[in-house]
Formats: sequence, structure tokens, C-alpha cells
Amino acid sequence: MGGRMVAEYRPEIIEPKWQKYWEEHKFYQTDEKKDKKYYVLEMFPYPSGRLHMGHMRVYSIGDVLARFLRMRGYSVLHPMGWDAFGLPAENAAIERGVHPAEWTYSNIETMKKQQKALGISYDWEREVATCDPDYYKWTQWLFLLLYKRGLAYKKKAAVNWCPKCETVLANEQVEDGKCWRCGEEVGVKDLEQWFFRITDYAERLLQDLKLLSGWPQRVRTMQENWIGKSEGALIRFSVQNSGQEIPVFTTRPDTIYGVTYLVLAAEHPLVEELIAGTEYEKEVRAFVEKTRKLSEITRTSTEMEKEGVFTGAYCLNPVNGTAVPILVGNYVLMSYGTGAVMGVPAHDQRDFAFAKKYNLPIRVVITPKDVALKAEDLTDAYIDEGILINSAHFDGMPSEQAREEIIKYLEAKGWGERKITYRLRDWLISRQRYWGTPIPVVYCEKCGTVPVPEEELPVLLPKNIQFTAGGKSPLAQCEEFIFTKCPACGGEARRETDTMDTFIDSSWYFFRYTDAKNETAPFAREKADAWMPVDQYIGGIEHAILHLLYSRFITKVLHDAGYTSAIEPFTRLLAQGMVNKDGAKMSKSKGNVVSPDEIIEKYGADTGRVFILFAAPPEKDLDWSDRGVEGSYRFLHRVWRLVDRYADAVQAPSNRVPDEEDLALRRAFHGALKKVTEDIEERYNFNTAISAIMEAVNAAYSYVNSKGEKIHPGVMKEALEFLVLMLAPFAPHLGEELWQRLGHQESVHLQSWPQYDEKALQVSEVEIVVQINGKVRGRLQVPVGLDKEAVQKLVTAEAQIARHLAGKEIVKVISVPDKLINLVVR
RNA sequence: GCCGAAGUGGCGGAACUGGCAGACGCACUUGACUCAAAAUCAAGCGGGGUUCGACCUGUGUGGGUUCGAGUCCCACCUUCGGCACCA
Repeated sequence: MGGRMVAEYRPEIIEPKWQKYWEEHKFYQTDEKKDKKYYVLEMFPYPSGRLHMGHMRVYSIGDVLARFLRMRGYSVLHPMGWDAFGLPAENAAIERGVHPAEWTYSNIETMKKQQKALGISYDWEREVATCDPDYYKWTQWLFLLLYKRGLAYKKKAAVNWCPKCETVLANEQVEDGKCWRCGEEVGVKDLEQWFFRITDYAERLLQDLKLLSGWPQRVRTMQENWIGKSEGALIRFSVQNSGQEIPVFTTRPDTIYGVTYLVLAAEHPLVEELIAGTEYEKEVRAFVEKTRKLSEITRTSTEMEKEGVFTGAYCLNPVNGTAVPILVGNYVLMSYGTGAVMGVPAHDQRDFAFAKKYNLPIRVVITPKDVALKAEDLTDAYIDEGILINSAHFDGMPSEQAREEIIKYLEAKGWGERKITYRLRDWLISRQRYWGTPIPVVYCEKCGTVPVPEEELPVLLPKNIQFTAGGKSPLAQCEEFIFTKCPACGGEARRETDTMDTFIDSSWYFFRYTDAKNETAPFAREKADAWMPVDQYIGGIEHAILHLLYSRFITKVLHDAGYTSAIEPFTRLLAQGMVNKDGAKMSKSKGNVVSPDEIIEKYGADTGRVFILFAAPPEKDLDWSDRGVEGSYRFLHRVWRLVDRYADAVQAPSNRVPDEEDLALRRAFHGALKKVTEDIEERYNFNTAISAIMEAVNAAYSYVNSKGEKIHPGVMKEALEFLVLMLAPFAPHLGEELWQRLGHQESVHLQSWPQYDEKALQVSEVEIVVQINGKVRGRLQVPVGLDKEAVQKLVTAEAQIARHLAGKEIVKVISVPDKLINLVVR
């Protein structure tokens, strides 16, 4: 260590100095030896160009934890990498003629420099970029693993299509009918695409949410809603004069006797068969055509008028043999349940409206206890629980019980069975884009679909490629890529030209960090087991479903295949809030953008970090305040001056017995240490941790102002050392510089977190609050540990308080030792 | 419609298990230093009231429990977030 000491706080000098020092000494390389291990991870960024304040916030949070835990004696894994595949790189290629790889790697270089300028303690030896063949080779391996386990399959389906991104999207990636990335309205296309069978894991993904007590309730609820479990029954209706059966899913089997019609989705495979050659053929076909043309958004909108058309066919209600008409309706979705619903207008609001519109019969089968409902009196459906009527031998049964009994009855008769349905659908992973991981599959005329053998991975992205807007996917036009030999028979074959959804790249990267340089496997199990699951994951709430659900799924697949003992990837999750300015999200169009660069340049990284952590608790949105930053800058200056001024004086021998003031200073710093430790460790309240440090600094100024030359060197030295140690995780450069100023040779970041002394916190006197009938009437200095009676004696002797007692009778005395006494008077 | 979170000074926020509401910071006011300003240091800072000792009032609204409620219970209002013809 070394370097010239400067007299003023000059972040522009000390920050680069220490960054260089840390880099040269490979300071933050992961120490794998200790038993106490902790994995701190911030969501890796997409290399879009430059860091924004959201990045600065998430890295600052992670870095405080990483540095604190190292001081607490943990081996900390704190890596960083790049979610480097994605559309913007390709758009840059189209717009500016730069190759996506070049654009991406140059952005990575810039952003990495910025991260270093923030003083974040990453282990750069483990850096990964998902667009690197050494990485995507293993993403392809992961695809093959899912393929082998029957979890990757290809099917033709109506899929979400973003016309602007010119690719398909998974359901999770459509928000409000719009593309999650570009906001364009999403349409529908019939395409043959690759899917991951995430629905096989629906129940486990739901159940294991219970294990995630370290996640915000909000995120767990969102995932629960997304998975959307419903329990009910599958009931088969047979079509009259035909051998066909129509299965329907219902959560209300107790209303089975109230069915008066059946509705099929426009896409239902039976529609064509039912109408072929009948007088209804033309009308129904026109209706189906019209419905199918509607986009998903209009079709699923609540305001959408419910329309339907009769097919001419009837089916039989299995429980009572009643023939009910079959219709085709625009509100029934082929993708949920069975694509067919039973209509129970008396007990379902939608069915009620539909039945009224088309004059379908309404049959009441559930009634509240005391009132007898009549179909003709209903103005709305009766959707609540009740007692069954008009339901054969189930009459008089409460609906809740009837649901169970009717399922049993259906099962016994073979008409249906218990059934659970999920809203979650399989994960569509094909993308018609270039800048992504190629799907490692070839199509051979003889052998059909053949996965590329593991030893032939990676299937490399060709470098030489044409980018033009509005065309086909670039890979689909690249002959050098397409034509290949079949790995099975050696004959002519064509490669799959779709690439994988980039969410696959990011659904396993946290495993790769544990063994980033492994050339023979994605990661060694023992390395992964040493670190996984991630102890603390930090990132934006926008990934509450997408990335976090996918990562949970992939982790479970890896677990089932024996590659990891982890069943969940992230033990604790911190969803950090956004960084706003003037109450709105920072955006170029609003002109309210503040960049990390300008903050570093003007005040230094330490000031920016302290402000961002001090302004709000991490999970809340934060309003950027230029004045507030000034305040943090002032605070660091204040710390600097205090330490600089007394650094030499405190080296003097301490031969004086500490007096009251000395002890008070000691108490202030031990108290602050206690609070800071608890705030970081237990509650992640960095804002209150910093405020506790500020209070301690204020106490130190009061002390030196009062003591002048007569400060106690030993007590002051301890105070300054505590101060620098406590501040080091927040302001790491200033910490280093001041630690050196205090005469230490070794880095502050290699020190142990100090331990507060319970004895130093002890006081001889305390101020207790005196209440009369619960109102504060005074305060009193009393010796610590004084009992209730003695306090009461002291209190009643006080003139200020005695006034309130005059002519009254004390009926009750409540005492909280060393804190409060409340006299209840009448 | 269903589910969830949150409402505290001029502002960001604090108050951990029911026990001094407003820590800490910003802004503002005053004083010291200065020729002056900045910086720094010191003091004040919810509202009302004042004989400067009080006292009253105050954490979205209305009730309740309690010696005591920002904190617990009930009802409501507002804001934000998620899900939503899901059968």
C-alpha cells in the first residue's frame, strides 16, 4: 500500500487510485476455502450501452452486502456478467451497419468500466457473457437436456407474434396485449415452434413458493396468480346422434343439473364435424372466421360483447340425460381448459348474460338457505354457495359438499373425473432472430428431427450475415448455416434456424458463476452445491414472473436430472424500487435523466452510493434529488475533515481515565455500531444504517467542540476507527483512504467488522417519561433499574407533576422499567 | 370484479415486540466567522396558543380495544401494483 496523502477530500483522485489498487491485487477474487459461504447476486444487465441509475442502485445494494459479509468473515461470491443476446444488438446492426457482436462487446466494455468506476467489488474472473460460445454451448446443452427428458418439443400452435420485433413471444412476454420489449400490439400466427414443458412443473412451482419465505409476498402472489390453479372436474357430454364426446372443465360441478347449453371455442376441432353438411354450416363458418381474426386482446377484453351461434347439434347432460344445444362462442378460449364450457346461466354471470341475449333456458339448481330462487325473477346469476335443488338425489345438499359428491358420482359412472387446470402454459422458446443461442437441432429427410450430439456443440452462430429490416430471420437466409450433415445418418440435412428465447440464457447463469471456466461441463456439481442456492438475489420487480419463474423451472429440471441439490435458485429476493425524478420515471423524453457518469464526475462514486442508499429503503421507489446528493457529499466531507483533523492526535498515549463525556462518545459509537450492524444484517435498512452513522458523526463533532484540546486519544481513536469501518461498505474508497490515514497498512476491506461492547452502552441514569392518564406530563432523570414504587415516589414529589394530581386519586400505576411511568387518576 | 401493498411535517423518510410521533437528511430561518459571498460551525424548524410556565391539537376518514394506538380490531376513502370473459 502507499500513495501520497492529499489534504482535502478529493474523490476524483482517491477513487481511481483505490480502484487500481484493488484491480492489481485481485482483491475481490472469491475465496472458496471458508466454510461460511454467501452468494450475493444482482441481476446481470443487458449491455444496452451505458449504465443508468437503476443499475447504480442495484449494484450499490449488492456491494454493501458483499463488503459487509466479507468483513463478517464470509467467503462471498459476488460475480457479474452480461445478458448479452437480444434484439437491440440486431436493430443496431440494421440501423447502423455494426455487427451485433461488435456492438454488444463494445457496450460491455463501456459498462464494465462504469461498474469499476462505481467501486463495486466483483470477482471479474467469473465474468460471463451469454453471447460467448463458451457460454451458449452450455445453453444448448441445457436445451438437449430438456429434450432428452421430454421437456422440449415442437408443435404447431397459434402463437403470439410481435410484428415490430418480427418474432414470436411467450405468454409471459405479452403484457396487456403488447410486446414486453417494444410495446407493439401482439398478433396471432400459426407456426410450428419449440416449447418447454413448464406446465409439467406447474404444481411444484406453485407448491415450492411456500419455501420462499425470503421473497416478497407480492412476487409470490404474482407467480401464484400466473400459475393460476383451479380445481374442479372434467365432465364428458356425448353428442346426440354421434359417437363424439365433448369434455368440459368446470370448477362448479355442483351446478351440473343447471346446464342448459354448451359453448365451444371457435378453434374447437369438433366444430367443423358438427356442422358439416347441415343448414347451419355457412353461418357457423362465417362466425368462426370472424372470431379467429380478432386479436387476443380484443378477444379477452372484458368489454367484448359475448356472441355465439347455434351449431344445430345437441349433446346430453350425463347426469340427467337432458339434451342441450351446442353453440360456438367468441368468449371461449381454446387455450384454457378443454376449449368447451358448460353453460349454467343461473349460477354464472357470463352465462347469464349470454342466455338472456340468446333466449336460452335458465334453470336454478342452487338456492340460498331461506329464499327460494325462481329463474324468471333473476336479474343476475346467483354465484354464491347454497343448497342444491332440482338436482335429483343431491337435493338439499350444501354446494360445497355437493362438489365433492358429484365428482365421486361422475367418477363412479365413468362420466368424468376430478381435474386440476392451470392458467400457466408451455414456454414458447423459438425466436425468429439472429442474435441468440441457436437451437441445436437438425432436420433430416430420413431421420426427421435430430438433436445435435453434445460433442458437436456449440452450434456456432455464423459471423457473416445479412441484416435487413422486414425480411425473414437472418439465419433462415444463411446457406452456410442451414445446410449441414445429419448427425445420425450423415445425409443432407437442414439446421433449425430459430434461436432460443434469451430468457433461457438467463435462467441458469447463476450456476455458471460457480464454475465459470469449466470446459467440460456447464458446471461441476460440487462447485454448484458449494454455493447454490443464491443467498441473496437483487433485481427489479419487472422480472417478478418472467425471469424468476423461468429460473425456478430450469433449476428444478437441473435438480431432477441430478446436476444440483438446489430445488430453488434464490433463497432471498430483494426487489429494489425504481429510481425516479420529479415523481416520474427517468426518461429522455421527460428530460429528467441523471446518469451515474455525471454523478461520479461531479461528486465521486462514494457520494452517489451513499445518497442512493440513504434516500429510501431499497425496496421502495426512490426520488432522485440533486439537493439530496449535495447533502451526502457534505456528509462525506464532514467525515473526512473529522478523521483528517484527529488522525494524528489520536495516536498519542491515553493515560487519562475517561470522564463522562468520553464515555458518552464511546456510548454513541458503540450504539451506532450496534444499530448499523442490525440494520444491514437483519433488515437491509441501509437508509437508517447511514443515518445512525450520521448521528455518530454529529456526536463526535459535539464532543470535539466541547473538549477542544482535551479529547481522550484512546476513546477518540476507537470512535474514528469504528466510523471508518462502518462506512467502508457504503463508501469503499473513502474507507480505504481514511483507514490508511489512521495509520493502518492493510486494506479496510480486509478488516473484521468490529464488535460492540454491551458494557459501553450502559448508562447510570435514564430519562423516563411521566404520563398522567396516558398523557405525557413530564420527564425525569432517574438511576437505572429503579423500581416502580421508587419511581412513583420521585414522580409524585415533582411540583410539575403534582399539580396534575391535586385532588385526584391514583387508581393504577403502569410502569415500563427505565422507560415510562403512567399514573391513572380519577 | 378478485388479490396484494401503501397513506406520517414544505420534501425524502424514521419510530424493531403497543410506551416521548417526526430520528437522519433536504429545504427554510437566525447567529458566528468574513470587507462580502461561498464553505464551515452553532441554534431553531408539525399546527394552534401563550402571561414564555403552560396548555390544546396532530400519523387518510369514522368507530372500537387498551392505563396508553402511527402501530392491534371493524368499516370506509384514496393511491399504486398484479390478475381478469380462466369456465
